[in-house]
Amino acid sequence: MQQDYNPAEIELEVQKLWKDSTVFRAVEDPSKEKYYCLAMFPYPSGQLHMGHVRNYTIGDVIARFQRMQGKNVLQPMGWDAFGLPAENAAIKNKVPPAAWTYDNIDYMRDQLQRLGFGYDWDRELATCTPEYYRWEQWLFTRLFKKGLVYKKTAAVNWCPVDNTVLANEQVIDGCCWRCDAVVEKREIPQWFMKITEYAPDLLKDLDQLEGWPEQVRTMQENWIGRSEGLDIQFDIVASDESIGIYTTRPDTLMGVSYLAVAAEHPLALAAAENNPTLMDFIAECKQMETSEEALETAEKKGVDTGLTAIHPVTGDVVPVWAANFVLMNYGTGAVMSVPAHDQRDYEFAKAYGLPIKQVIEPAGSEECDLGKAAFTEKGKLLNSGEFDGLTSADAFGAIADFVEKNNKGQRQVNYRLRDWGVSRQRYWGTPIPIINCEKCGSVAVPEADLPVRLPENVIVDGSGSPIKSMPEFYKVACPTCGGAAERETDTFDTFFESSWYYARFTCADNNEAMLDERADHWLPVDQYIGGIEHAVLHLLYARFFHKLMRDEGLVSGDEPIKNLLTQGMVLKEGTKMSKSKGNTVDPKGLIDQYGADTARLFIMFAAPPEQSLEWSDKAVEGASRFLKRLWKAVYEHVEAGEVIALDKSALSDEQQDMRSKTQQTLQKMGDDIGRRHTFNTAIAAVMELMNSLAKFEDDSPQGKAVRQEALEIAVLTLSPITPHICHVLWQALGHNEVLVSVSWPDVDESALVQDNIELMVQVNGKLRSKIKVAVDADKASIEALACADEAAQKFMEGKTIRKVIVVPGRLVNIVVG
RNA sequence: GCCGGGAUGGCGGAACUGGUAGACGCGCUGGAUUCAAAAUCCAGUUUCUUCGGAAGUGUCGGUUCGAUUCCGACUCUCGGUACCA
Repeated sequence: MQQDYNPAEIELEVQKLWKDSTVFRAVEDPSKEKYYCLAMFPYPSGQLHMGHVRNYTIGDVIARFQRMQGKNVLQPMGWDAFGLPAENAAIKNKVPPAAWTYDNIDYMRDQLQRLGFGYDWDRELATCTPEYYRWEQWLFTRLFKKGLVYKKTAAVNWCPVDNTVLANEQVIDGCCWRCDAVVEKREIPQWFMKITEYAPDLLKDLDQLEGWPEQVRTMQENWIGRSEGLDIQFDIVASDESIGIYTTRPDTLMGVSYLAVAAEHPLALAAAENNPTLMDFIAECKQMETSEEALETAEKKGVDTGLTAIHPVTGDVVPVWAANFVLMNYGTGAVMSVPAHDQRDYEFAKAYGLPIKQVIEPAGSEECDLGKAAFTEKGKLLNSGEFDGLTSADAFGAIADFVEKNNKGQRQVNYRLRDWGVSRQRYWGTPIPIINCEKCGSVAVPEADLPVRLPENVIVDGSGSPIKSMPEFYKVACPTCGGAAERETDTFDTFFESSWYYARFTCADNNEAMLDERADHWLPVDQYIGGIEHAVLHLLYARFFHKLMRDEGLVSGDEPIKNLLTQGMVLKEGTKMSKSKGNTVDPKGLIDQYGADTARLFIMFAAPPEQSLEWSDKAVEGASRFLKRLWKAVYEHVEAGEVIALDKSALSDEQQDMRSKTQQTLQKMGDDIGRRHTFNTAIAAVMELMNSLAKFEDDSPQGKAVRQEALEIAVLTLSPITPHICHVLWQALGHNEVLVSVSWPDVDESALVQDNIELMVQVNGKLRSKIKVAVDADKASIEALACADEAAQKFMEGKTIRKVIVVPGRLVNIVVG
């Protein structure tokens, strides 16, 4: 064994051994319990960042730990390779997105290998290859025929100067990020997936996801947003038209003082023809951003359309306003407004002098002052004619019955979730496999013609997608009538690719089918690890895709992911590491200087996985120092010569204590890594063990045997985290087999039993003393011992004992007064 | 705005089920070693203190024998908000 720890040398050697022996190749084996461990695949942006290092280290630790538990582990890796940054890089560097992406993948693959992650590289995939995306094109055409996809117009951000569609991210304060022109909303035809049809399923099956963090399930539940309410029709005065609205508060129906419609609502557009003020307002609304955040935080504005509507119950006439806070794409594009009982309506009514009519009064002692704010609680009805006196709950039914009987509306379950718009007007994505024919309409590309390949040798200059000006791409014959037709030139949202890659990893080499029987062997994913930022969108789309694939007979099972771990961000100086802030730390420098094991150890030690992690150069040195100490401890032990077998019956008290510490550590490591995923406390436990061992200066034959055991446990339990150094140390400790094939050791329970334990003694809840008692002492004797304790008695002088609380194994609290 | 998190020494964090607040690491202080330094090793390290103790987990209030942990109100901060991934 070498005297000094030389990470660069041993890590490359051990990595070569793993590669040559193909230990991480996953082969289906029905005789072993399977374990599918998946970390969210990266976007190949150029180089790994610390967030990746953290994500993939967590995954690798769990995978290696499960392997030691005897599981047949699948841990794959691939590339989420389509996306916007490739186009931006293409414009900047004049390199085609494909070339840029493949170069990045090559570089980043090397980085991952240098970190020693145990991936099955045979299953590697990149979503930008036709071998991958052809299958989502294929699935899309099946869903098209099933009626689960459809086309409708929807708004996009349009930069009138660059003549291009902008992502929300590229709109800064309502202006284009590159040319600063004011961005407009533009309505264009786009493809949608009917995710709302699966909303009840997506909601219900959240109950199955016991291995998911509660917060993620709650966020998804709120995002889906099931509500029960009433669809109601308001007829327009002097017209055949009517406005449909949806409300979850029918009890407030008598308090409606106006209706609000979206600026792009057909009735508003028609009314604007001879109303210049309304026309100006509609034009102004065109310059709003499309994001919900911008919409909700913008000042609420509106204009009277001049139209009026008839209240379906009272027959009263109410005005119709056009308002900037009503979304045309959401629901019916119209809402009823009850200023007395909705805060947003209240503020709008105050600003525009609209009436505020109270129809609900508090049923209890809640505060209600309509001079200050709306009363939004439920209560009792008033000013509501025949419904007066009903509770909000009873009024819901009564008013629903009334409206239904009079054919003015019906009960309705609604979801906040909207259908998924999958069209993108970008180049670097999966071509949507549809052909538009003047005669036949939208026609799916026949299966035999798939994949629709994306031309890769192109120039991207920021003036829109190059395939939109490539006749050789879009000019085709209609598959149905054979006439001249045009291919769809939009591409899929990149969430499309990431929604099913977890399944494709199980059979990435199948060129005949999207998935095969191996999908059912490996799925569901036993552990998925990724950033909390994906809590709703990516994870909801993946769940949706799984149900789509299930209903196509491609997978069985309702849910794709059994256990989810959401990791926090990596920060420096309290903020997210980013290029623009110039506070990034390149993993390359870290590995070159300290090695992969130190990088892995630091990042797992600095914080528990769910929390954000503060970067610290000094703490990295600390991690490196610990590994040097570990190396030295093994070196000195090995140099001290032969070790005899441990004889448990012949140990001194100190030797027993050391053994006890070793076994406690083993137990804690298994629990911390396997169940709690608190790798930071696991590492702290090994550090404690090593600190104890440093103080254990017993060179007798049995002392050396005890030390041998402690070092073996330290090396084995640390090996999922720092696998390279542990591999070498394990062999130095006299073992011939390779560490990756060694099982997790069993705890020797007999070493954990204690005769005496220490109890805290409190007086009135404050710690005053400690007593030693037998582990099986009864309550009465513990009470007596505590009350007789000298230090405790000082605080009891002149007072009477009111109560004594004994918490077994923990403390005694004497309450005096 | 809305939905979901977070806040504990000088710093990262620990305290798992309401029961010893500050494990482990970093930093700092003192010592050993060294011609000297680096590295390494040992000891100490929440604050205040009349050395008896007292205070202390973002703020204010509550429940309890006992609250970092449970409840209510708030402040700041982070993630998401449907075209960043």
